[in-house]
Amino acid sequence: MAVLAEELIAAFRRKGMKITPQRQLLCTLVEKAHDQHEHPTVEALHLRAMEEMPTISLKTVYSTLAELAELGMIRLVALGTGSVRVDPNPAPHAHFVCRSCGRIIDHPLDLDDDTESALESDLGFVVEERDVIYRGRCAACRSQETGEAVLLKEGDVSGNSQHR
Amino acid sequence: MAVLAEELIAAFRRKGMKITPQRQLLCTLVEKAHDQHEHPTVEALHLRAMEEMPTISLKTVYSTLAELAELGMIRLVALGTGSVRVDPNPAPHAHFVCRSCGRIIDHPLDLDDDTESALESDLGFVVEERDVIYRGRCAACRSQETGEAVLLKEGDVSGNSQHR
DNA sequence: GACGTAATCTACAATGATTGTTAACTACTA
DNA sequence: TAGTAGTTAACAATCATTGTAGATTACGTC
Repeated sequence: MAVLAEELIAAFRRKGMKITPQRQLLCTLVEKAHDQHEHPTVEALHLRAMEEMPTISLKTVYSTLAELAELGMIRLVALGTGSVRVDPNPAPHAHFVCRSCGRIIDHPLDLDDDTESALESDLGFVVEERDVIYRGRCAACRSQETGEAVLLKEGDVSGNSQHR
Repeated sequence: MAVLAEELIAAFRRKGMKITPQRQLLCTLVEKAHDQHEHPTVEALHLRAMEEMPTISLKTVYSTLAELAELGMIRLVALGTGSVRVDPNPAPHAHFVCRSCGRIIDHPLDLDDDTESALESDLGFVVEERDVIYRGRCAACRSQETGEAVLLKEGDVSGNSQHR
């Protein structure tokens, strides 16, 4: 079996949690998502899981992913797409989200450390986690932009984006 | 009437939208939130609005705030606190969110422009909006170490009780 | 200043994502 | 192999938010 899935299962075992067939299956699905650089929704993973195990419930998928997130093996990120996304890569990174097609791309995180230092020294805040999300349009969607704009009512889009 | 509220109303008028008593009221409430550096939930603003206009519906508040956001006068930000927050300041800035008490603090945004340049040149993405959220613990909550919510000013629900 | 129309209003229902509950089941240890 | 803690699936409930429809209202036009 593959490497990442084994690590996830080992994390369960390390915490004394039981290695159920559902957890094993989800660990392999998380690994596949990782390999494909995907950020599937919980619902999407549930559908994939049901291909192998038709009776697995959505609730179990939610629970298991929440457990993996608590173990620090994945991240559950809210990217404004309506539902939480499973991010199989727990290392810090930024996300670009295309407003048109919903595509999500990881990107290295280049936050200025001064910001966090200032938060800690000036305000006493301890930063434990960062979410950096860029929203915009990917190349494919921008090339179709003119065609789509015709379909949109005037003023619908022009007013709600923040230009710089 | 105060300055910011007038600007918000002017923005409605500029778009040919009608100046209803509900919109006027909400504009003044947004101004107050701005003056207090608050990030109230829609629900919280609805409660405040009902103090002046008991029959105003939550739906109207949602709609009006969505309109103000489309006009670029406010931002509706999802900070992972369970519901959308009204950010009366549309200029780019980062948010610090305390995991314990839910307090939200604005902070200047120090993103490295190289990241966005790389996104645009390497991948063809055009960044239109950024969300930068720091999660952690504020000084008050860290000193308590109980993990429970602390009292917030004004006794409303704009900042607390949004645990997951 | 009144009118007509488009826009908005409220009340209510519906949605969609997520979480809680409970009884049945299962993996693991002894 | 049995006991038991922990997990599962079905179902209900919750929460924030959005959709619908008929009643009401603001505002440009006359």
